Amino acid sequence: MTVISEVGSAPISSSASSRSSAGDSEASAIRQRNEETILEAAEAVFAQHGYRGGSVQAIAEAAGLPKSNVLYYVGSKRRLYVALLERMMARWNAMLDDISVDDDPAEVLEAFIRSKMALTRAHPRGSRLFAAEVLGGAPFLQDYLRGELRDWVQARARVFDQWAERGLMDPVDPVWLIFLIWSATQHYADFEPQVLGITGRDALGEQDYQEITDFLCRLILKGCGICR
Amino acid sequence: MTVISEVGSAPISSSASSRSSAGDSEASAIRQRNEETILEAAEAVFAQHGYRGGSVQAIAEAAGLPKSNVLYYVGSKRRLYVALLERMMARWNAMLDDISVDDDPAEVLEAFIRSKMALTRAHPRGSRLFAAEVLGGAPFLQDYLRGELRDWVQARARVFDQWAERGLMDPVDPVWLIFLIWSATQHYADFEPQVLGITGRDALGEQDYQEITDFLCRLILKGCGICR
DNA sequence: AACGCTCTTGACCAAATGGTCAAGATAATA
DNA sequence: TATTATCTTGACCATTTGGTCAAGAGCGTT
Repeated sequence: MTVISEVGSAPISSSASSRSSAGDSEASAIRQRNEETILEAAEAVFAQHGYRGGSVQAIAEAAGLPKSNVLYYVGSKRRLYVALLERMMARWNAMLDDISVDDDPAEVLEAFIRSKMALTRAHPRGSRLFAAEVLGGAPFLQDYLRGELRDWVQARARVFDQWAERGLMDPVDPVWLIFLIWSATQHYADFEPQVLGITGRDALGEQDYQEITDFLCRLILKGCGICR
Repeated sequence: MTVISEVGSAPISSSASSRSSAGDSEASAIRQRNEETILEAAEAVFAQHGYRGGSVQAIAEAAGLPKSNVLYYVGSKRRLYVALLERMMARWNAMLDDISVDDDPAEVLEAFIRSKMALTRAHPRGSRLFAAEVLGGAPFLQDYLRGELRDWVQARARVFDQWAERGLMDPVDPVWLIFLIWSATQHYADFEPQVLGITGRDALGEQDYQEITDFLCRLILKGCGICR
């Protein structure tokens, strides 16, 4: 199940490396610890500067390790980046549960908004990494977007359409609705400096996220004619 | 009216350069032409790779000029980047017209959504440039976000609140509402690869944007209890 | 034609880039 | 304790980075 591939190049398998483990369940404790540190540091750097703009040196410094040591563990900058994308897409996939026509639209949509918001909140740097990747033309995520994710959206869209037919919600285009939810939630990670600058705060707290999530649920459900 | 400044560094004035003109109305025709070419090329490159990730060499190639020639015109990578941000913020500011409590909420909000969408559509690379800048921590736009833009939002927020008091709309937090509109529209530039991948198209056309804009207007107005 | 200005561009620079390698340190196993 | 596998790291490499410079080409004015 390799999620990531690249446009003009062969796919990169997450296993089967000469030295790297990258997912192997059995790895020395020290390797596990260092890989974890490196992944966290790299996520921060790539999220801020993108793939091209992020340097191995910067990652190494953030991780508190010599550059050679970082490369010893991850093999290459590219592989590190891909591993991060895989990790983020795994989190994303873990959030996407199935729905059926017989489910309650209000419940489903609200759960959808809340879980997407929770994901954004739990992994803001991962969200930004994803944003940077897509912003740069999604060179590594093309196949995922056009395949797995597309199928997921279309399955969801069919259910929404059926709900509309049954008069359970307004006949809105489900795809635009899904994009609306994605963008509105994603915003609080990707545009955090803007949000903080305008609200004058230096961080958003638990109650802010509660308030925002409630606001989004209320407005969107009402906006597409779903009463709860 | 210098919009741009940088966190740990002195502000960069857009005028008063040794050779660059950057806004001077009188500039040789050839200079004007080349600067235009360079700006367009640079916008594409920076939008895709961010400030750090975008190289002068790549910009030069995109512009079809030798690197030295690019630097002759723009002085430095940093100055080029700042000029692009200034240009985009000028476009943004040109869109932000004033509103009053006596205006019609439906009209104002719909015009707001439509003009923001039009801006995104007219300048997708500029939108992406802005997104990349904010994603990277907004090092050059901090002051703008915390100053001018914050004031603009808060002025708008007061009017929204008054509308709510008069029962013209639901009592929603105006700031979250504004963020919702910004994010939902911005999405179609910043996440274009995702949008195209999922819809299976290779470009969005006039009617797509019409449809999306109508959808957003309908849902958001209804969602915050504004009837038209 | 001669002057001065703008423009063009290859050569060049120090610094940073991603990545390799070998030699030594440490840990795990016998 | 001896041996093997993992880990650590500075030295090093070719390439790319942003930027300078000087020498010349083009061009408008007198």
